Amino acid sequence: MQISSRFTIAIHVLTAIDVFKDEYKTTSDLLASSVHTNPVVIRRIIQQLKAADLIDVIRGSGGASLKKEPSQITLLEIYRAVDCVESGDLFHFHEDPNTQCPVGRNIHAVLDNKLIKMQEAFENEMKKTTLSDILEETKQLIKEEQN
Amino acid sequence: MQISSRFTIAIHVLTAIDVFKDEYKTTSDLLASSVHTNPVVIRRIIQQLKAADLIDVIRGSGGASLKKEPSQITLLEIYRAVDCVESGDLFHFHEDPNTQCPVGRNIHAVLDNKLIKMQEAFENEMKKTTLSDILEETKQLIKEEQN
DNA sequence: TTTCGTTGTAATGTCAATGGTTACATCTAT
DNA sequence: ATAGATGTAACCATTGACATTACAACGAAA
Repeated sequence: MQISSRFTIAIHVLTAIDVFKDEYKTTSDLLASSVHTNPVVIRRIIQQLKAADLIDVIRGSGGASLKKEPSQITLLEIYRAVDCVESGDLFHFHEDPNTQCPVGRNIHAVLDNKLIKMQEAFENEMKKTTLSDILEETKQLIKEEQN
Repeated sequence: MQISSRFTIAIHVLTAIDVFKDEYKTTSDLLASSVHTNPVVIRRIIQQLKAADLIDVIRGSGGASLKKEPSQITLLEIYRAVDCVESGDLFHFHEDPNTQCPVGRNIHAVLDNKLIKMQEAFENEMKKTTLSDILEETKQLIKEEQN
């Protein structure tokens, strides 16, 4: 299984919101066209980003804008916002191993620590990159295109 | 989405194979009972572990055994063996962003490096734990139960 | 105050993966 | 031969992802 594309779409959307902020009204239609998907898919994701307090969305007249400094938005926050992993647990532990069995009744205790560590390593790496890193590089590439 | 329980089941199975090696013939029935699932589910997983050269499975008379030293089997190898993530990519990138859009045509290049790093952080952490770590701790817990 | 463009959200559909189950051919040791 | 295994195909139910249609609610501007 892979981590849902909601995550990369959310990053794309936040990037586009910032890059286009002075040029266009960043509606779900515009964003959907950039991502190349359906506007409703975008609206669902911007609702999640709004619930996580990362953006404002203007009902009625339309458009979205960042609510925090890009340097204060880590990829981990975005990942958590779009809820790619149920209950926050990256690993799916098989339910109720046999407690009659010495291995069955102890494996959970042994594995839990390790699984948590792996998940933390992953999430810590996500903390290291912020939206402003993405924005800088993206804007740079766009600038280079113009030569 | 969560990483398939095949992963934790595989660890459980390998642990049980070693713990019970002198006591029982570790058939798919026995292992299924320890994991508390269907024997066919176990057989599918032991086939994957066999294909990855981690175990031998004896056709006919039955039973499985480790093919490598537990200290030489990392959780990463087990994870790869059971193929929880298609094509090895942990993240699902939304296909074909709009190339008419400056963000759409550049976001992939910007994100790819970051995603790879996050995946590597995760996989490196998996390399740090071996089956022998799991075995030691499990055997210790079993021993403690007997007091 | 009506109209228009937009958001918010429910309902529905398709697809793929997971995990469970039955069934059975095949193998091997006794 | 037979008994106990494995290897594997077939099928099913459930779930989540993503796409899509439809429409109510909203807000600004004509």
